[in-house]
Amino acid sequence: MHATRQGGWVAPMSAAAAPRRRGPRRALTDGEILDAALDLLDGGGPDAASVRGIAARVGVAPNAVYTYFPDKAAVIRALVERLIGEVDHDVFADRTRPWRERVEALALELRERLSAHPGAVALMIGGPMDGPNARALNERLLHVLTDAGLDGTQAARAAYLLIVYVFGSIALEVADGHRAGSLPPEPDRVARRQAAFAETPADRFPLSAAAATTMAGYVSTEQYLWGLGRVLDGIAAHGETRRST
Amino acid sequence: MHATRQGGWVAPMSAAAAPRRRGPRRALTDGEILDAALDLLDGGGPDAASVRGIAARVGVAPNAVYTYFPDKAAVIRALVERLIGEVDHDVFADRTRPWRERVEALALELRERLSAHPGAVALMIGGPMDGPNARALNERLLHVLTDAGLDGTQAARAAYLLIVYVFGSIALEVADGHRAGSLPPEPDRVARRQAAFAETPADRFPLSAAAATTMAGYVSTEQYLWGLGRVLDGIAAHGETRRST
DNA sequence: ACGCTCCTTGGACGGCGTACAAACTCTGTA
DNA sequence: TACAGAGTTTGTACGCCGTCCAAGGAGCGT
Repeated sequence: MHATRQGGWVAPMSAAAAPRRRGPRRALTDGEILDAALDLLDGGGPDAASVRGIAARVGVAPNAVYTYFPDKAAVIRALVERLIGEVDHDVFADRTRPWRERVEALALELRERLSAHPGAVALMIGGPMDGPNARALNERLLHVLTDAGLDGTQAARAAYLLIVYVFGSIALEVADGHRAGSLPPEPDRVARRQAAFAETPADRFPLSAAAATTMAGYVSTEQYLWGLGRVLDGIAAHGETRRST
Repeated sequence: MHATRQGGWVAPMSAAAAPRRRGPRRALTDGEILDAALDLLDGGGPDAASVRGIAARVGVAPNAVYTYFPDKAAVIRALVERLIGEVDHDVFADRTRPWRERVEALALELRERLSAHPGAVALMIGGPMDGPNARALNERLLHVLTDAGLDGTQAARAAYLLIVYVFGSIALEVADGHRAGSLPPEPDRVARRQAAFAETPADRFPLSAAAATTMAGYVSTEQYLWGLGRVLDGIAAHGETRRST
């Protein structure tokens, strides 16, 4: 009697619109648990978001959590789902705007949402994102691309490419520590990165050294948009090619 | 007395070309520890690559590992470095071949190496890849791009974009379970994925449903090369644009 | 032959995810 | 109104994990 399945997606266990359950009143809600998990995630990185930590934060025995979610993985999935659900669809739903603007808006919105919770990025790429909100977002992206004139196959491929780019970018940023808060305190993290940049052996890796100083000067959003621009160029060019042949 | 640093990169602790140490002979080498770690990683996913597991596999007490590496993170870093070091540079070092072919060769080679050890992908994006081998690989990529006529700034940006694409693709493939062995046994993983595809609610997400069936039919290498092609198109087009203006 | 250095080990600490059984609280029914 | 049973919460426990400490043993330099 653990969790109901629908389409491969394992939902939390709260009876949907419960008519009133049998036993004693539940002390918590799924949302409160996710709130606690997110707080811990933001405060101390993925490792801090432990079942015991969550339980302690909401003032409950560790095992009580397992009444709300079948296991820790389900908590993580639900949390990821919630974060994806916070993406504002209105920004890129407007079909009168150029499709590139719409995709850029989507990419920026997604990045902004995820950047608020860097620890969550590791959780997202730790498993498939196949919850309802993730599906809805994918659907929106496909809509934009078909609006741009791509057929079903091309839209599918382009959507996957864009997803790879967006999540890959953010994941690498977090991994490289460009984005603060990706890991627990570790106060000298920035210093270590700068040292790594500075001490790149310029004699052995001259191009890397030059590139490092170049990249270090970028506002990372700038590089993000540049890469996105190239990806969109490639998608657009491919459409033109196919149309002209 | 733990580990020597050089340029932000924390190397293993074995004295480089030791003239013969004082105490008793070391029972192991760094390499043997990494071998064991890799075996466990391949066999049981990232969780199986534990310090205790490694120690048991090489027939030694868990603590003995800490004589070779300062902590588990260092073992992981060294392992990632080794895997990156296995990439064959000769394939794309040939300056007579077109630059697109060379980048494609690099991308395919890297993917092949990482696909042999799916569990390692999560480890790579879990921290910065700033070891010597990673730097050398980056240097090679920059060479190819400058050979293609890009200036330093553009080469740096394009290289970062390509790195994002390659690692993002592989990471998402592993996360989605398209690549077997990414996690422990979990025997019905493939079945779950197929179920997720099949049970995509076609009424609520029609485009996603169509895309899912489309993507499911792809050999993933095909999609990988398609996306890479678009990225390269975008990079090439950008160069043309700048050159013509 | 001795002393010192270094490796290795047993044991322990605190933390993790989670299974089990008991205590308790409430609802539906008799 | 009383009771049965469903459902929540908790204490306890198991087997993992990464890592520290103190003790023991092995080998080189003197």
